[in-house]
Amino acid sequence: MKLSTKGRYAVMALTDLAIYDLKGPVSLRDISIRQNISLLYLEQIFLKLKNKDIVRSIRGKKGGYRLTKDASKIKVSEILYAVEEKIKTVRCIKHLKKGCNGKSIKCNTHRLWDELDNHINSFLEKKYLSELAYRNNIERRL
Amino acid sequence: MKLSTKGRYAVMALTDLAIYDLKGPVSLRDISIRQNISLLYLEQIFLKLKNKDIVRSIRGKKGGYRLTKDASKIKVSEILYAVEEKIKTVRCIKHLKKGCNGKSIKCNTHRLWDELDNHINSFLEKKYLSELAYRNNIERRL
DNA sequence: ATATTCCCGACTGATTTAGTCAACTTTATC
DNA sequence: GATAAAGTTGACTAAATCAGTCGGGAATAT
Repeated sequence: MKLSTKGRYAVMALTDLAIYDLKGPVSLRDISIRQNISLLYLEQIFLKLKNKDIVRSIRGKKGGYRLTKDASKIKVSEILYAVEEKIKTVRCIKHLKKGCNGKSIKCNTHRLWDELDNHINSFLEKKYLSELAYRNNIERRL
Repeated sequence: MKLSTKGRYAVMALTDLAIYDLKGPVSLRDISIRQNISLLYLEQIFLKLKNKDIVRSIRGKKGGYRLTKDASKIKVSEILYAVEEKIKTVRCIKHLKKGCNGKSIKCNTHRLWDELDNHINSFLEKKYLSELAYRNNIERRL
C-alpha cells in the first residue's frame, strides 16, 4: 500500500505555495528549489491542479501560481484526488456485472476495503492545507 | 494510493480458510477454486504466510493449510504485513541522513503521512479474521 | 507406486511511476 | 520591440513493480 510521489509532491508544493502566496504569484522554479522537486515534474502536477481549479496561473515574467481560495478551505483529500487517479485502496469494482472475484458475487473482503477507504477519506477530509502551512511555519522558526 | 492484489488475495484466502479450517487442512486448490485466485499465485502468498507463522502446512495427499491460531486472534494488519512489503503509504524515509526531500530536514508533509499511517494501521489492527469469516458466513446463508 | 499436496527459485509480460524533452505562448521590463 | 522569465502541452522513456507462470522438486495418504 502506498501513495505515489505525485500525491506527496502535490501536497508539499501546495504547502509551500500557501506559505509564499501572500506576496503574489509563486513560480514553480522557486518551489522546485525550495522543495527539491524536479521543475518539469512540477509543471505536470500543476497542470492537473489548475484543471481542478485548486490553483490559477499567471503567465509571463513575474508570473507563477496562486491558490484559488484560502488555504483553510483546501482539503488534502481534494489535492490528492486532483493528481492521483484514485484514492480507492483496492480496485474490487472493475466489472460490475461480474463480482470482484470474477464470480457473480462480491468478494469475501469487499466490505472491509470499503470501510478502509471510508476511514482513510475521513482522515484526509479533515486535513486542511492551512494546518500544514501553519505547522511548517512554526517548525521553520525553531 | 492502492493496495496490491497480493494483500487482498491473502485476506480473501485466509477468510476462506478460517471458514473451512474446522474439519481439517484446506488445500490451496480448493481455495483457488472457491475464491477464483490463481493456484500458483496462492502458493507464493501462502509461503509468506507460513514464514510469518500465520498458517502451518500439512504436506502430501489430504494435506493443505491450517491457521496456527484462532481466527479471532489474527489481525488483518498482521496478514497484510506478512505479504505486502510495506504498509507505509509514503516512503519519506529512504535516506536517514538526508531528509525525505533530499535536504537535511524532513519534508513539509512528513508528519501528515505519519499520522495517516497511524490512522490506517489503527483501523487494520482492530479488524480480526473471525469478523470477516463470520460476516461471510452470514451473507452466504442469505 | 502413484496421485496429491506443499516447496522454492527463476522467469516474464504488462503496467505504472517518475520523470525528461522539445517546442510552443504569454507577459513584464528595459 | 527585444528579451527573458514564466506557464502550456503532448510525446517519450528508463526503471521499477505487479501479477502472475513455469519447472522441478519433496512429502505423505492410499
